[in-house]
Order: sequence, then C-alpha cells, then structure tokens
Amino acid sequence: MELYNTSVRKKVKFTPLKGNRVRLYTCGPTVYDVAHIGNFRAFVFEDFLKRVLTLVGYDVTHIMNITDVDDKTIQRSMDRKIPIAELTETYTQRFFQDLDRLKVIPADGYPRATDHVKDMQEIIQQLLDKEHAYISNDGSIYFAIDSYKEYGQLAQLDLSGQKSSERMADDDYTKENPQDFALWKSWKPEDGDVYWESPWGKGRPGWHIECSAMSMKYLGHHFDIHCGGVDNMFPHHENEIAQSVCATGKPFVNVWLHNEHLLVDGGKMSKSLGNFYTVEDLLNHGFTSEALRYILLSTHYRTKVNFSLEKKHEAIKAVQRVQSFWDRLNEFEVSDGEMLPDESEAFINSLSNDLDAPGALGIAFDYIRKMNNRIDQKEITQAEITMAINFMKQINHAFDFLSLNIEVPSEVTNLAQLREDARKAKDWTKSDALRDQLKELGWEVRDTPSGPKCHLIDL
RNA sequence: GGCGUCGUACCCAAAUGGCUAAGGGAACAGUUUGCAAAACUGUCUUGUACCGGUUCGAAUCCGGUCGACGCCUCCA
Repeated sequence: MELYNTSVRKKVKFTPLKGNRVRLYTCGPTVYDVAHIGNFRAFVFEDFLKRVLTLVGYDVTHIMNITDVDDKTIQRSMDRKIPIAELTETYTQRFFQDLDRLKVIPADGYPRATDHVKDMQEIIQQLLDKEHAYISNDGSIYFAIDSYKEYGQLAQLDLSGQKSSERMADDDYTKENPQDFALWKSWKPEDGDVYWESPWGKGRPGWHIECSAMSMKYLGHHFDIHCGGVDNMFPHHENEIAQSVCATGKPFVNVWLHNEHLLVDGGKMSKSLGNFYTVEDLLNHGFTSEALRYILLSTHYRTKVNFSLEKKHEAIKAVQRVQSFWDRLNEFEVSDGEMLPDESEAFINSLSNDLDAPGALGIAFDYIRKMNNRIDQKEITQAEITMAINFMKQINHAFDFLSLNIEVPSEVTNLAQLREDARKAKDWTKSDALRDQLKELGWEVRDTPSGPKCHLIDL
C-alpha cells in the first residue's frame, strides 16, 4: 500500500521495517479536560489506519501516550483544588469511554507520561553528554537546535532566515537560541508539589520528550509509523525527531502521517461560539456511533472536514443503508466459503491508496445497490450471497458501520407479533395502531417476505 | 510578513494528465407494499471558483485573479 509521508510530502510505498509487523505510535490526549470531536477525528483516523493495515494482512503494535502532566494540567488541578493524579485519572477514564463509544479498537498500550519520567531523564542525559542540550541559568534544560542540522526538515522550515523578535528574546533570555525548546523545566513555586527529582534538581519534563521516550521504549529506536494532527507537525514532531535522532544517533520514524483538522460550521471550534462538541454531546443530539464514524471517515484524512449538526440525517441514512443490506443478506441461508466479489479487490486497492476511504465507500455503495437490485429481481445466487456476506465483513472490518447483536426487547417482539396477527386477519386499523405503538417505543417495523423485522429508529 | 492547504451539482464528497467527472444525502416521478418502511428505476445533463497558458488530451500541470482556511506560540 501507499501512504503519504509528510516527511517527503508524497505518497510512498509502505513496507514494514521488520517482517509483517507494523509498529505504530500515535500522539494521545492531554487529559486535563474532555476531548472534543476534533480530537477524535485524529483518533478515529488512526483507528482506521490500523484497521486497513490489518485488513491487508499486517500485524500492528499500537502505542498511544497519555499526557498527564503539562502546564494546563497543573493549572487545572490547582484551580479545582484537586490532586493532579485525580484530575488526570478522571479524564483518562472518560477518554477511554469515548473511544469505546466511537468503536475505536484499543491500542496495545497507553503509557502515561508520569510513569516514564526516568526514561525521559535518560534521553536528556544522553543529549547533554552529546552536547545537543545545555543547562540554562535557571536549571532548565534546552535542546540546542543549532546542533542538529536537519532541524526543520519535517515542517520544511528554513530557520536560517528567521530572526528572533524582541518579545521572544526578552521572554527567553536564558536560551542560547530563542527557538531552543525545553527538555526539562526546573521547578517553580507555581508548580506546587508537581515535580520529580533529577540529577539537575527538582523539575518536570518538557512536553516533547515524553513521546520520544515512550515511543522508543515500546517500539524501538526506529519504528514504522507515527501519527498526529497537522498542528503537531511543528513544533512537536519536529522536536521529537531532533531529540530522538540526536540521542540515539539512529533514524527515528519511517513514515509520518498527519490528519487535517475538523472545522465546525466552517470555522474553528470554540466554546464561546457554542459549537464545541464532545462525543457525549453529539450522542445526546441523536448521532449514533456509526454516524459519527461515517462523518469522520467519509472525508479523506488529509482534507479538512466541516462538521455541523445538520450532517446527522445524511450520516445516519448512509450507515442505515449498509445496515439494511446486511440485515437483508442475513435473511438468506448462508453457506461457508472464502469467496469474494471483484469489488473487494477494488475496495482494498482504494484503501491501499493512502487510505482513500471516500473512494472505497463509493465502491461499497455501488455494490450494495447492484446486489439489492439482484435480490429484488430474484436473480441472486447462493454464491453471490456468500460473497456478499464476506465482502460486507471486510467493509465492516475497515469502517465498523454495522450495529451487530442489537437485542430486540420482548415487549417489542410481542407487539410485532400481535400486529402480524392483525395483518393476517386484514384488520388494518388494529395493525396500524400497533405500528404507531411500536414507533413510540422507538422501534420501526418493516414487513419483509420472511415476516416482520424490527429496527431501532435513530432519528 | 514567512511557509502551506483548499475551492467539484441543492448539501456532503472521490477522481495519482486519458472511457460518459464515483458515491452518499435532499428533492421530484414511478415500481413494489393492505398502507408504510426498506429496496429498485428514472430525473436533478453545457457541475470542476474566475482568467490565461502548456498538451493530441487538463478537475488534475504552470502563471495570475478572487475567496476560504491552517501553521509559524499550547493544540488532533
């Protein structure tokens, strides 16, 4: 498959560094607050990447960090007068809950920054030893970007032409170069009891160092894929590269993937505009997990997606189309077999082309219409049913648009049976009344050749 | 100011210089249905922001204009 590697700004053929295993690191949340739907665009994109990699046959080891210490987190815990660990644990659990609600496959590990301070210190020491870092006069440690000639390569920044503004120079008088970034922040009174002992005194790690430490610890110095939002490209990922490469003297990440942002109503999400949505908000608005996945995946990951509440209907209808076809297929007797229709190859080719999810969906919907038509015409064969089931499983492996194993409450089943009895007796008044009754319970009944079928109403 | 992205039908959104520019949603008409729902068929046919250029051939490449947005400082 081909992936767009930000590092070289073009699509490149992807091959794992070692055998069949893809080692994947994705930047996780800072757990000082609830993550919003924009954050989850990144996490759902990464989930999709992983699903496609496994669909084409790779094994994936996926690590996502949890940033549980930084300026904002410390500030929030002080404002709320609760211990930082309590604050971060609350939002970490909330994050996992939201991932689950969006049907995101869990990572193989979610290392927390605060559990890896020692690993970070080791890297910092290596950087000091190799003179890529220096201790400033307040005890903080900075990475010297002048010591790494490749600095700016990922973001394609030419730093030689940039001059430091007076403001920066004033704020950062202890740095050798205003662009140098912190590896270790010395303790200040406003940090309270948030500090770790180190060879350089009390302090806490800079933000970028955690990803270098944890990715290399769990995936090795040189691993396959590192993902994040476009905003992380600079400075975060640029700094990660500098730290990691200079500390180990080895290549760091093979392929960098960056997803574009999500806009709401054409602009940035903000609490003051009232367009700041969490997963919970949207579920309360009547979006389903599948509809949210559809919205996040039906635009290519490198294109900005414009979210709005008006998309609910479109998204729900689209995923229901897939669901209805699946339900319809399952009314047939299914025989075993690995056969797949020709469309499966086109579908996988589309996904292999830098995760062209919209293109793949086009193929899937074309196929669904074609097969619905064959069922309507009563021309469908047993072999086609089997292939359709297998193909739909592939589609669902990648997108997860189907709600499987929904249990119909016995109350609903009973009412549906009463209605069916009334229909057989041609008592249309009674049967329509029972249908209305079911509707009030949130269920819709469809009369099919094999009897009435109940479906949850999403709208 | 520096770097970069984008503009495709009523809405959303693919198309890596080459067949009639996918697909989803909405709308309208029909088939089917006791009526529905779902599904199917048809319509939405001078739709690639605008102007110019390169080419046998351009949504795609180049230049310009207009518009939207991102990064350069914490960000998915």
